[in-house]
Amino acid sequence: MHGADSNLQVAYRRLLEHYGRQNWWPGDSPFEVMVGAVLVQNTNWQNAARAIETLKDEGLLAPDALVAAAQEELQELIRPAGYFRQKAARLQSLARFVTDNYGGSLEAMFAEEFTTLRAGLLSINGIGPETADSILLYAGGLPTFVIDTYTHRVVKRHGWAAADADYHALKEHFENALDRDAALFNEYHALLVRVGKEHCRTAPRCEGCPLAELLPEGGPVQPEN
DNA sequence: GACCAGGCACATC
DNA sequence: GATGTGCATGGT
Repeated sequence: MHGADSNLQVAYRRLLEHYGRQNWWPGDSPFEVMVGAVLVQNTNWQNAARAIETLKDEGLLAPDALVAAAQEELQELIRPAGYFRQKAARLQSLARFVTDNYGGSLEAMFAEEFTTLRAGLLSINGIGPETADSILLYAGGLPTFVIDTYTHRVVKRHGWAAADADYHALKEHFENALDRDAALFNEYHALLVRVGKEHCRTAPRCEGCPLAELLPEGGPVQPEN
């Protein structure tokens, strides 16, 4: 890293000091993390976790087993996670991607050239940029920054990026400001979700937020978000 | 009984 | 290219 610390570096230190490590997605296996990335789409983690437990009990947290499962039975097993018809299809598409292209080996998959693998994941129906990056980072340990709705809110409140910055722009923004370190990206994303949840939605004027001192003059840029 | 949650694809203008 | 809508459950 070079020069003065960016806002993003200062914000990270404050968040980590205030909240401590979030220990996101330890998971029993990389594939469990991948399944979780799909199940948690627009869904409370608690609900996704229930579905993961059921799949684990049924022995379906493996690419081969998931491919072989009947889709209607899979739907019922993951019902608590919501969007269960879509997600059952998405999980099987993801599992099929691993078995068809990498012989079911996640080790082989994550050894793939990064850009090729990311494009491959994005080509799967139901895997968008956030889910793809979550898989690469949290299951594969690869240094790619995950952007989610909370990140959008936090960044735009602080004026750290243009109001119309999209997923890719925000991802580049973080990656350019930070060391390319998967453990850092992992923790930072989790901390942004934490602070976004606890403040951006419920406190329009950023009361009590650990990042309040980093706000621009005049307060939050987009408090309505 | 609203409103929300760690998105994404597809239709329509 | 931007904007709108369906998908679905469980907690507050």
